[in-house]
Amino acid sequence: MARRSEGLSDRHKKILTFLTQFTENNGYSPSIREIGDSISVKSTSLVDYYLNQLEEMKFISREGRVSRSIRVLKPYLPASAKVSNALRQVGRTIDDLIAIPRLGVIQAGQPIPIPASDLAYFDSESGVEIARSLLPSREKVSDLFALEVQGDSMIDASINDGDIVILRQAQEAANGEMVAVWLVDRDETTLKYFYREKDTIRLQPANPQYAPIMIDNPKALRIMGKVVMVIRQVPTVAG
Amino acid sequence: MARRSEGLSDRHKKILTFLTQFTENNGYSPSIREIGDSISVKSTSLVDYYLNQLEEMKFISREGRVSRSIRVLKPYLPASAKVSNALRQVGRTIDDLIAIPRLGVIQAGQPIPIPASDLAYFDSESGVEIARSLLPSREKVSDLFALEVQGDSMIDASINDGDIVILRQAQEAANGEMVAVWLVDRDETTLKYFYREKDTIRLQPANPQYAPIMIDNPKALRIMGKVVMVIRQVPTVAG
DNA sequence: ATAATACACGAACATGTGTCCTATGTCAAG
DNA sequence: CTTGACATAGGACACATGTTCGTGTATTAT
Repeated sequence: MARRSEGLSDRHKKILTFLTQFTENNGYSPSIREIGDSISVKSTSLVDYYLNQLEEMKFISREGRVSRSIRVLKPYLPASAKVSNALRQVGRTIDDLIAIPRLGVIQAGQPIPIPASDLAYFDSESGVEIARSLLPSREKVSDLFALEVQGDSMIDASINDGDIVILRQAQEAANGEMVAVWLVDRDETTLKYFYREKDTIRLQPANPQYAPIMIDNPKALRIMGKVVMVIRQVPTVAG
Repeated sequence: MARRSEGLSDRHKKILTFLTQFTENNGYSPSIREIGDSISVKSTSLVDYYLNQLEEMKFISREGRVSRSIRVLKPYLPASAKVSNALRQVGRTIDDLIAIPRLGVIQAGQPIPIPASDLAYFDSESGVEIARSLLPSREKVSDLFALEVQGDSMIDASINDGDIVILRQAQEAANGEMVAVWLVDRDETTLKYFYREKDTIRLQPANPQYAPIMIDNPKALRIMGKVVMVIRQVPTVAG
């Protein structure tokens, strides 16, 4: 079985499918051995081997030494399941429009300051409205807010200048998640990928032209929220 | 501490709050000992004791002997979060909701067929709803429809697999616009940049890995619509 | 052909983790 | 005061679970 350096092998897909479904069905992730069973592999090390690859490819993330801590970042389902999934998503009760407070502009490149006090105040006129049916059902509406992106530091994550990002308030984040963070010393807010390393926190832009920001002191940084949705208006020529 | 036969004690609430937040932040549930730490209790048995009560009261459920298998059935959050939740709920204006028919899936990579008849039929239940405030005011609502993107041929245009694109019906397009086109011979629909050249029409993917499609006969191609908006849900770990 | 790499197995290991037993303290009711 | 239900602590125990190492075998590159 030759394997490619790029793309998912058959095993990768099987594991990812199993992870997606198991997690969805049980609310917690399977253990290494349960994953092994699902693909008829006795060796736990082999499963670990594939899991590391999937993590490297950003399909999952896990917390070292913590059992059942696998998170599926990019759900993978067989085509059949995908369709029914989409249908379920769409078919969900469309009854509810959600106003998400739009707090202002966030710089994805060079960070710019956003007064923290803004978070406290909510002006309904400057809100972004979206249908609840568009959001994952688990999202608690109260914790959502919107920002307009300025800068191009996240283009590799398909987030462009001018896009509107919907975020969920959060104080913590898992590795690899896209977050808006407030840099206390600089009094600036910026949009980056979040990575916690040994003693430091790395804020990684998705554009190789930008260098990551390293934070030694955890107090110097406050996570404002995680990105849950991106909305972009595409300009067209016609009126 | 006083005992209760009914209702949640202070400890119950603390545990439930911790469970709710931990699960949301991490995507997996805490261990018995982590729960103990959160309420400054050293004894695992005591945590187990409370967990059993919470399970009996249907606030959580767990899988026997499976680590980190606690599921929060009734999320419990501190009063502060609850209040702001209620406020937002009240403050939102539900006046202008637009239902956009969602016709199906469009392949941005290898095109797949979408029966043309689908375009005729409009099932309001399978729609995507968007607040009018998000759309350019000139858009005529009746001309809009939505598709889910499959494939990665448009990644350089920041459109990814799984994104939802909102299109406006159109029969023509200007050079450089992103359009959904129906390839008559193949009976396939696909998402591409549109370029009219001397005698041919070039359908250009935004991913250099894909080759453009050249169309000699203008009749072999029908423009279905132009992309006016892109919506993407970003997966996060939290459940 | 040979080396390097990717894939695979199994077992050993440390420790994470749920379960359960015993003991002690507290307080209201009998 | 005694009793008993509840609350709390500590810890032993079994086993679930992630990690790592040694070994072997294909496949690919040189």
